[in-house]
Amino acid sequence: MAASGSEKRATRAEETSTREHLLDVSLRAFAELGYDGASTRVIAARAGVNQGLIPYYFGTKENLWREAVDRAFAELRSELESNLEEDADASRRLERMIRRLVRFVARRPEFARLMSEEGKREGPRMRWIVDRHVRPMHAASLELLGRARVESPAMAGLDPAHLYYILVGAVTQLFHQGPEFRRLTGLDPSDDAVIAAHADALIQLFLGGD
Amino acid sequence: MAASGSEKRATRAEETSTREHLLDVSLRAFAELGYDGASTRVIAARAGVNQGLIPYYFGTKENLWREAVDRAFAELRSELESNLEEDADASRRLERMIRRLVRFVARRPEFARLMSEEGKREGPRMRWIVDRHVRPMHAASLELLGRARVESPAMAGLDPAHLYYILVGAVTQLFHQGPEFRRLTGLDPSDDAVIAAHADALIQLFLGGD
DNA sequence: CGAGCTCCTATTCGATCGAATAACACCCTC
DNA sequence: GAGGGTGTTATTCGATCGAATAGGAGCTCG
Repeated sequence: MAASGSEKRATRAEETSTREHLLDVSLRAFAELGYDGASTRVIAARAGVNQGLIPYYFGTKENLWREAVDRAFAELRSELESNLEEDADASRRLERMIRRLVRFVARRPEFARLMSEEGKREGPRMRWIVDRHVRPMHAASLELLGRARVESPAMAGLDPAHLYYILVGAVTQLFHQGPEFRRLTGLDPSDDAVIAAHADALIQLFLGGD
Repeated sequence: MAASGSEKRATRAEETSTREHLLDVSLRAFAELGYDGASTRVIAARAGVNQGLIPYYFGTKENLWREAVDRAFAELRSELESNLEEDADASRRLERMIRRLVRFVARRPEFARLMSEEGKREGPRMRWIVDRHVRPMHAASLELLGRARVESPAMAGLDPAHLYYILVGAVTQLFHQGPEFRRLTGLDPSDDAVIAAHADALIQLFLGGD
């Protein structure tokens, strides 16, 4: 691209590699624009690299998407797995998980956007992401929800399968719809006060005032 | 298109007009595939008409999108406005609204998909849809939520602004992610039993066991 | 019958898509 | 200092995009 050529990105290594940087930019682009809408040219331009580097590093756009999704789920898992301390009761663990989830989705709304982008239609990408990533997390969530449910009066008797979708939707909607929320309310969905208030509201609703 | 030419769509009128049929097909296509992903050729093919009819009837794809969205919101309003009977208390009105919302979203998941498609990114379509359609419904919802909140212990003290996004996400997520839900659970998101169970769970969670 | 509509089709345009290709700049090793 | 990799660029391909265009089919009304 014209005007460039000045600095050479310092030979190698250096901060994050071009490849990693492409994965980072790709996730946001796929989430914001959809799989088809995120052209390799736009991704390359946002990353400040040449479009030809995408076939070079990833072969196909499909492979780029898969690697970006793998990275995103790895980040989510590392965010949540510190919740595995079994010392506390299920309610406390669910409360901690909700707080972590809210913070994660607020920090990386592209994650929720990508999941909704792919989960809303049949197709090989939906099946891949569900079988590879969603199902294990779903199973773990059902187990936690099932145990927290018997402790909390607010959730007593509710089907964990429905509770799962209710909770995920309740946690993510505000941040998924960040631009809409900002225009509608004038508030900033990445503001710490908004994030904390949302987590507090969710915890009171799902776990009552205990 | 070859093979056709046999029946002529009975000159005029007849069932729904081509124009109305295009609006119907368009809403689903835009919701499922996104604005860019839903090409006018795909829309025309699904509607069984020639692609040239879209510029003919609507001028631009943008206009087609706007008319389809207007129609969708008109349908939602007509679904909900029979909830205006002021006789009952706010809790009962909220309960009825939740049931209607769940049924509507289950029947027309494309509505929730289109809203999330457009609400997740800045742009003229997001601003148009928020200013024209979302803001009035948001204001009415806040008013109802604010009044139901003082009657229900489950929602007491919760900020209506957060409650709104929590409720919308909790209502829509399962149906918005219909294909994912089906693959994950083996259940059918359009099954009446699933729909009723989801509404029951939401009402218990938001309105307690009263 | 024929002029003038409305509804619709076939074809075409420039732009943009993902991917393949050839060549180039720089590094490391011998 | 010659050779081979690796990271990168510019160019190109066929396909598909939204929209414009020209014209045809069938109706109505004179």
